[in-house]
Amino acid sequence: MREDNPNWFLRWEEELPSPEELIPISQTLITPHLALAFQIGSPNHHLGSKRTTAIYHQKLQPSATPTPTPTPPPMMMNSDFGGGDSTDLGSGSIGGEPARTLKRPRLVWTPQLHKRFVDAVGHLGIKNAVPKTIMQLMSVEGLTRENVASHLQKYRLYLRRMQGGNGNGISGGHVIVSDSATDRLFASSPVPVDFLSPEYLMPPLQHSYLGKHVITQQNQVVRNLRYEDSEYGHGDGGRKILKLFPAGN
DNA sequence: GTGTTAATAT
DNA sequence: AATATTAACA
Repeated sequence: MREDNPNWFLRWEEELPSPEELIPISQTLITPHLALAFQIGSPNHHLGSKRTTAIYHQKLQPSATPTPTPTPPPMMMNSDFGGGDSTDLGSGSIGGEPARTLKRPRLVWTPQLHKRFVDAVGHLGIKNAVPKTIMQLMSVEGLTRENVASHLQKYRLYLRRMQGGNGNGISGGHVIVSDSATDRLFASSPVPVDFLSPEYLMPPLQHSYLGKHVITQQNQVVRNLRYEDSEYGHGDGGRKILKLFPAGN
């Protein structure tokens, strides 16, 4: 969907926030160091007990699930999720003095932000979808490589959980019942096809574990660790499952 | 320095 | 529970 469209990044740009969307930061204007030097407390209070402050833009999040939303957001202008898509996380940089010393508040992965993430991943493909490049393509101010890496890690775990053993436990049915807020977040954006590749989802196991013995959590020795075709191996690429063969065999 | 994973911390 | 951070390794 992207290879043939040389203007994909134009559409990308269109997703950028309108000027009036780019705002509401409540952020410390001076670095902690400066604040200390001038004996200035928190801008809000000079109560140093807990950390007040530094709030990321935190808009109301429209529910991304079929769950009925009690308070439907009035603003929804395209087919995507309604509400705001700000690409500014509020870095706290004012007039060129970066707040790199400033500990950023923890990032909240809104469905919109996650969509950006997924889109970026989709555009980059498996090879290039690494934290740094993903972060760059997302072009979200204040987003760090660590933010992306952490999210990517969880996203991959989610995908693996989906492919293999049907994360839930309902082995009989093919119903993938993923719950938990995280799963719903991940489910809120379609997974780029590349990431469905068994090759990718599969841990390499290249550490010469293959064929050798390994100790399980129950301290049982197993060997001949290898992948096998799932009995459901079908046209979709033939899923593989990891099998452990007890040492006795 | 970068990426991945697992473990652990907040 | 969600995200960050760290350790170990490639």
